[in-house]
Amino acid sequence: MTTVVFTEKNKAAAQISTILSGGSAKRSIVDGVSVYEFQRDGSLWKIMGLAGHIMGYDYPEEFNNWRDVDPAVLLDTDPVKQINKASFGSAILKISKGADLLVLACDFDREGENIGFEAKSIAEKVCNSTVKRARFSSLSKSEIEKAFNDLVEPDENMAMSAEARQILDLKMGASFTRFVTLSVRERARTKGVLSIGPCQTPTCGFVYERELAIRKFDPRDFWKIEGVFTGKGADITGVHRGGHIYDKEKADAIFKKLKGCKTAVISKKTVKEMNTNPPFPLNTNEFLKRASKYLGVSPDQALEIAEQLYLSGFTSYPRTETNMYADDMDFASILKGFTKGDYQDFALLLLSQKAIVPRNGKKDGHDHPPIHPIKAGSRMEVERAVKMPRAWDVYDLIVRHFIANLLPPAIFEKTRFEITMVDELFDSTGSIQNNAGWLAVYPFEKPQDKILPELDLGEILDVKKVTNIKAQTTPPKRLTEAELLTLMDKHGIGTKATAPSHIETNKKRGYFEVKGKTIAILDTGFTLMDALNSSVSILVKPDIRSSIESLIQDVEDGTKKFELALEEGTSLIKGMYSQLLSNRDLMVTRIAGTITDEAVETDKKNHIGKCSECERVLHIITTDKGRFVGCTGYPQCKNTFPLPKTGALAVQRSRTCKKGGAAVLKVGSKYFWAVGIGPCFSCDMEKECYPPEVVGACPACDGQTFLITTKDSRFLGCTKRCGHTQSVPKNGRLTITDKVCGGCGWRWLRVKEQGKDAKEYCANRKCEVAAQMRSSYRKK
DNA sequence: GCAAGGTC
Repeated sequence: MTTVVFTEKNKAAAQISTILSGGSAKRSIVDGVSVYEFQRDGSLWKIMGLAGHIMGYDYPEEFNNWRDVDPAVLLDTDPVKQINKASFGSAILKISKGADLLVLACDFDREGENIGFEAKSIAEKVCNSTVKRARFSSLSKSEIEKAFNDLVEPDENMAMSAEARQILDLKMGASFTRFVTLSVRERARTKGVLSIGPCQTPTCGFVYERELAIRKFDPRDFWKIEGVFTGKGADITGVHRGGHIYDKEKADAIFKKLKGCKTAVISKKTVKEMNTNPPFPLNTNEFLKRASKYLGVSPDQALEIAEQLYLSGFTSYPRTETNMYADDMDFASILKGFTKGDYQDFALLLLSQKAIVPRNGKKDGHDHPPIHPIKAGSRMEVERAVKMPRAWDVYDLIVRHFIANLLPPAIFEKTRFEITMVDELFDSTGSIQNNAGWLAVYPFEKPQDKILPELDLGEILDVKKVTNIKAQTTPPKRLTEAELLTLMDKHGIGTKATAPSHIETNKKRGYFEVKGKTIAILDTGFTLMDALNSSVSILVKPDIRSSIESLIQDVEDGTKKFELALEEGTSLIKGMYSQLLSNRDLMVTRIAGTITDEAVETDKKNHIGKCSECERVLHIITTDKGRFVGCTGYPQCKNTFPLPKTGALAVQRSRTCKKGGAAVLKVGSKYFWAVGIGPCFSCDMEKECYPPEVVGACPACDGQTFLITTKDSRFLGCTKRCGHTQSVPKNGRLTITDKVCGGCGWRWLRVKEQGKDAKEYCANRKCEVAAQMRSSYRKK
């Protein structure tokens, strides 16, 4: 009798083999895939680990040419499932031949069930055996043995629900992406793909919604009354209990009443001890959020580093929903590794305790334990094993979080004074950390102590100052990556393993970018979301994911047939598609416009600036007949300006025309030209715009020395034309710096020749400092 | 060249 077992990954196969064989399993390689073999209960067992999905859906070959196939056709075409990891396919065939029992032992979730069925569908080509399912939530000995002693039936509904998701995701993604991309390409020159998907689009939608809120925000004035009081020689600031007062008259009335008042009294005093609990153990989502918030490491990068740390044996498996430890978790043996080095004080403290108790969360994904260190490593060891920037920081975060979770709460003493002035109340609060607890090992969250003076109830205070401050409400802030991950998690967008990839997709498509820790939407992303929002608003919201999710949940529950769910899902997508189709023109015009504008703006050589007649962009257009400045809004916008016929044009970014020209261009090396106005030398404001570049007082008269640039030379001359001249270096770019020479009071020159370091020295050749500097450069 | 989901 032969039993063949499939697990989701090699690690599980190895672990399960060890448990079921009592350590006697032998590993062999079949087509590059590890297989563990052993005898058990008089039967031969072969256990093979897959690599997640080994099959995937795609459209048949003849649908691959975007231009030949109407995207709508994809909605009526069924994609086909194919093996996309060939070595696994052939290995399954080899080991399954003649098997008497197949056991699917992938992760106990929807995708796991589906992955098991992928292996089953391949194996069944060469054997006709019973198929069973082993269900376990952890790789512990007791659970694995129990699962293999109580094999159950595979859950076809569960597997098929994942199947439905794959098909619907692909149908929607492929048809919408092709439709939008091809439509926009009719009007804008771009090679880029404008993708749409049930996870990536709502992810961008969150960023878009926040951007809308920021743009729509209308600031409101408010007034805030504050008092500064003195008691026992110390100052104490109180804020009027009215907080933000939006009514100016009301604020003025209170302020007027308090004016001239000399004393106030402490009318209430409370001192409370407050605990701040340590954080829950890290699941993937929480880990990614904290890596972004504390370290500024992107979720994508953080997951990759955690993966490498895991493969190097430093930390546990990084993809888990669970934020609570199992009862038999052995904290002590992990902590023993940390009794030397950076964390030794904390490790020793915990090991000296009778019991080590984590502060557990409530999420149990029945998958893997929370992310925690497996072995201790020094910075050098970690960096040698994981060659990625910030690897150590990520490891340090995981270790500190692990230890923090086991330490006692931080204790604060929070003091609150109520101060009464006439009959108006002010509040003042402060807190002092009495016991750092877990915060001692967790420098990422450092609460600030605010110490209040020791005052008693009934104490009379002198009023030092009362202010009525006008302020304005501030717009909402841009989302951080950590906040975006929270939103995605809350709305069920993506999974623990895929959330970072949806963020990456949006970055790659040029929909948004990350600036520091916050996410800024880009024009393409905003216009696309805006267009979708006004035609198929469900796409921009998390609803699209949840409506597909509820369909496939019904399949999993057995309340809806797979075929019916596909049909309903497809018609849902078709409905959205036709809405998109009916808004095509508007959508295309707007997106194509934005893409053109963006392309023009990044074409620095020809980009002039914003159009004065419309919302679009001016740029230099060169045709075989000549050149001129035109607008991207053409033909609706006919705003144009002439340009000189000859001479190389260079847009002067730092110069603006005082007469209101659209931009200033340098023509050849000869003269300047203001777009819309004409050559600067014919302008009556030329002297103001191009004042002489003075370097210092003329040594021969009371004039000033300035830089004179002609067609073929440059030198220093006098503003009073007294005849005094000096030479300047012939080669290189010359700038007059702000630096003033200590020797003669002239300005310093900066000379930068191509391929050489810039030199800086005093402009005055007769100055001693300059002579010294020049000779020192020569020596070099 | 399109999606999202596993894992390496």
